[in-house]
Amino acid sequence: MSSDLLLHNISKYISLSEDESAYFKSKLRERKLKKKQFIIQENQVSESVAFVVSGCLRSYTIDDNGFDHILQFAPPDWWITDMFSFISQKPGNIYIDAIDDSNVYLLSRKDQIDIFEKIPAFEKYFRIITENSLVASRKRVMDGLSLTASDRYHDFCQRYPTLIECLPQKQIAAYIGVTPEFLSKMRRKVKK
Amino acid sequence: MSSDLLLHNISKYISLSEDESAYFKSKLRERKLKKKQFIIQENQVSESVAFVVSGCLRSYTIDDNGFDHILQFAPPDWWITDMFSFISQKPGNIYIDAIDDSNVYLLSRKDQIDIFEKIPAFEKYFRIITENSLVASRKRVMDGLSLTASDRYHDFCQRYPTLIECLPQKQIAAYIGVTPEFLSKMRRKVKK
DNA sequence: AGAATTTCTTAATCTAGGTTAAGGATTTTG
DNA sequence: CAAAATCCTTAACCTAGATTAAGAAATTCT
Repeated sequence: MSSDLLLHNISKYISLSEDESAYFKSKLRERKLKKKQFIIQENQVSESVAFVVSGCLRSYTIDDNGFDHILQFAPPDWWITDMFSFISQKPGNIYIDAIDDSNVYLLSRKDQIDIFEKIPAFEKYFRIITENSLVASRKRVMDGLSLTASDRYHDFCQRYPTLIECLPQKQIAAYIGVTPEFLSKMRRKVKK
Repeated sequence: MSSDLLLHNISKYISLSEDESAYFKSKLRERKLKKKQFIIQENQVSESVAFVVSGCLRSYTIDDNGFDHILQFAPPDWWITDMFSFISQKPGNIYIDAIDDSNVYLLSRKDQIDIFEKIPAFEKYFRIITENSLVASRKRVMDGLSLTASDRYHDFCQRYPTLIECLPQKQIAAYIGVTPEFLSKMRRKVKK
């Protein structure tokens, strides 16, 4: 497993010297995940943020009635963590697990902050990544307020054509905010 | 009007020399807003981000049926902008206006980036502000997926006790995602 | 202060989407 | 490969919250 994908991602926003990128790499921990394996569970502290190299992860909560609600899918080239827990280093309420066998790099909050101090360009990199995530998250809030379930489903299909193919419908339902039964009903209507 | 509130906010996260803070202040533009005055409208580019010193602003969209959906309230000590448009400098789809007579400082994206280069500590300040906004936005996504309207209303009352007092109910309804009629019904039930 | 506008409430009716239940299709596991 | 588990679909029925309409209360404007 190589860190090419991650370094390429970083190079879109900042440029690093050989030394800097070696130092950064020295802080990463490689981890292989089997399908359904967790990297974080409720009430744990998210020590690290994960960069997905292959496979796919998801973050979600489980409500009082036992239903999943999916906050994020992370296909390759994405970062994922329980942001609340990661930045506060307090216990969170989110689960993160692998949807398929996956490879990730983990970076601890402690090391991240250390890198911010040693290599200020990383402050910029993560500032930009976080800005982009905020835009995506706010769009999702607006979509939840202003779109019907059917609009949200079609929007999802357009934005994430790759995910549509590899995700069970259950999980798409848990992301757009409907029951699997209702998603099934919506899909039947489209066909006609 | 003084920039004390803003400098105090900044000092919670980073420390600045006299020169640095003078330079930063030189880039701010003061602006007084009358109630209902816009700083951004749909299809415009959000050149600036606004820091609220007094009063209160809101960001929202208007859907095809003419209904408002409120994304954010910004009481004093908060930043507000159309994040998508601000970071991409492309036209956005959000309105931002003053709920009460307000005073704000405006910082253009161009000047912000200039400051990031001259004073790297600001990269850290905005990275932290953006991280916190992302946590809040993701919590709101989860609440939309897993809570009932009534739970979202009570949550809002607890989190923003100050806003409850000065906002018309219409606007609280447009934030939590229900009609004003249904909010009225929920409030009646609570009394009994 | 009085007219005009906006906001809030109530109540009847409606609907998008949930719930329950059951059978069939797929996938996973031993 | 068969058994078990998970996933998907369908259909009948149910409910949280929307819609419509109309009057009362509060604000804003002249």
